[in-house]
Amino acid sequence: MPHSLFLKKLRHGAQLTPGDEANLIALLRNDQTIEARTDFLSQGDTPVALPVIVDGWVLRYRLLQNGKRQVVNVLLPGDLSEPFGVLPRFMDFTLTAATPLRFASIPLDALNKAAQASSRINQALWWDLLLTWAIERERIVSLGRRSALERLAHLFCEFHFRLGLVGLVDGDSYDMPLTQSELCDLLGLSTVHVNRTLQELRRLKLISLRGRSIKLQDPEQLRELAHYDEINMSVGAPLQSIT
Amino acid sequence: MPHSLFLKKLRHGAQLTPGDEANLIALLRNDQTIEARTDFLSQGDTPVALPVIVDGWVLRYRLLQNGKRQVVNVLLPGDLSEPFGVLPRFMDFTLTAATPLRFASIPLDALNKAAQASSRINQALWWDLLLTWAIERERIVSLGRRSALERLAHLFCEFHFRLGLVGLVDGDSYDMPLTQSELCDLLGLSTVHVNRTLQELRRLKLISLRGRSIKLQDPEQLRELAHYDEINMSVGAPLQSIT
DNA sequence: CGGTTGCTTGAGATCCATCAATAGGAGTGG
DNA sequence: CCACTCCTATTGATGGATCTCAAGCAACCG
Repeated sequence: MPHSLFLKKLRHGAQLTPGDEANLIALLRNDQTIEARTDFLSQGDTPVALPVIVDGWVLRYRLLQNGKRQVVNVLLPGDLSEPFGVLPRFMDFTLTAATPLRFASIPLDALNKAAQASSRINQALWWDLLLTWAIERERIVSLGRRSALERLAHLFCEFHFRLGLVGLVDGDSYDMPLTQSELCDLLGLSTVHVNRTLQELRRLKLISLRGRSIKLQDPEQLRELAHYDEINMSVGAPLQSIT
Repeated sequence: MPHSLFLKKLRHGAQLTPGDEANLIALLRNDQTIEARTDFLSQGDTPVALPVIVDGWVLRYRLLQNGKRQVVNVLLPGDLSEPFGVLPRFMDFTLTAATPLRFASIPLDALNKAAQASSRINQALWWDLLLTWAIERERIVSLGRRSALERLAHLFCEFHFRLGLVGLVDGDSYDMPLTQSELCDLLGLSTVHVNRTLQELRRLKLISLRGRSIKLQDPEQLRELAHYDEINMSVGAPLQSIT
């Protein structure tokens, strides 16, 4: 089941029937593979097929004229890269593979038709959209009002939650392939400061991070430090009850 | 035409017929009026009717446990407060009136049906959603990688563009009712620094700001300073051409 | 008038950026 | 297996952007 993560994620948003799931899978075009550190959708493009991440991590970033880079978003396995809907998404940011990447694609119009045909698919896709949006709003809060230590703590909580949705968390450990330089473009900090702040998190015994593997040693305290509010990320019960 | 601004904005996203516009207007519930500095949708609420701003400015904010506040979004006259769709939006932020406010409401399910019935309405609402989202992503870039001076410049360019969509810009002047304290919660800065940065913008003869009225004295240079990219905000031509 | 709110200014502290250099790993080729 | 080269992580030192604390001023308002 190569695309099970995509479905696994969407199941959190609606009660998909086996038929719904089969219909969704039928829409997926063949996997493509690209190397790490390659852009695959650039600013100015207008994709009519939406990538679905199968394996690997993706960054959505903007390069400013002064050479600075800001990452607005991370796409994890199972994620749909762009919102569904009637409009092709005009790319104002670039998508780049942070790791070796495998992804499938869904034609936008076909996905939209599937949503019209099944209210459950429709709901699941809207749930996905709202969740993605909520995560980005949380990033605004982080960048505006959280310290470097809090930002890093919050980011690791976010990854923990999101990877948990698709079963990629083992205990409180998960694979975190981003380099410190990528973390800094995500958090609006410098590499030097990210490095020192990571050491501080380790010193506080909140995380252990060796190579690509991170473990949240004390998730509860980490969330408290980050002012992390799980319910905001989960979109939660109020939505689950609607059919 | 009390709700003309809402329609005026949506017309940028699709070629609405007179019938479409009449249908949209028919959905609007009576106007409500509330005083400045009052919250009207709070974190945890699940609104089933979506406010449409008729007159006044609204801030979407989150209060952190350490007392700090971050505004993620400003709603201007003509704006729809929440995305349409099948799911009631679970509020993870609070909406507050920055000024005396007049707004109408649209029941979510009725709006969703109207979108299903008219592909033009559907397109216009999706356009509105993508535009709103693009603006918030731009805020991430500002908070992460722009200096205080650039952030303020960019914000004034954003207001200029958005108010221009609904005809509320006169020459390069518009009404800007936010206090410096509200600007600081929007830009992730302190009031003291916002104050000094505003003075710097005035000293550079880029803006003049007296009371609530701001004038962009040199919009071109202001956009350059802000690394402002108009096409990103307008969502632009590629979308206009789809029918 | 006194009280509130918003704007302005000064001085000192702090967080974080920048510059610069070193060290460690992973891959590559000889 | 070594020399070489990237790239990433790390460390030190310095400077700067922005925050915080504190006070004064201006406008508005009952």
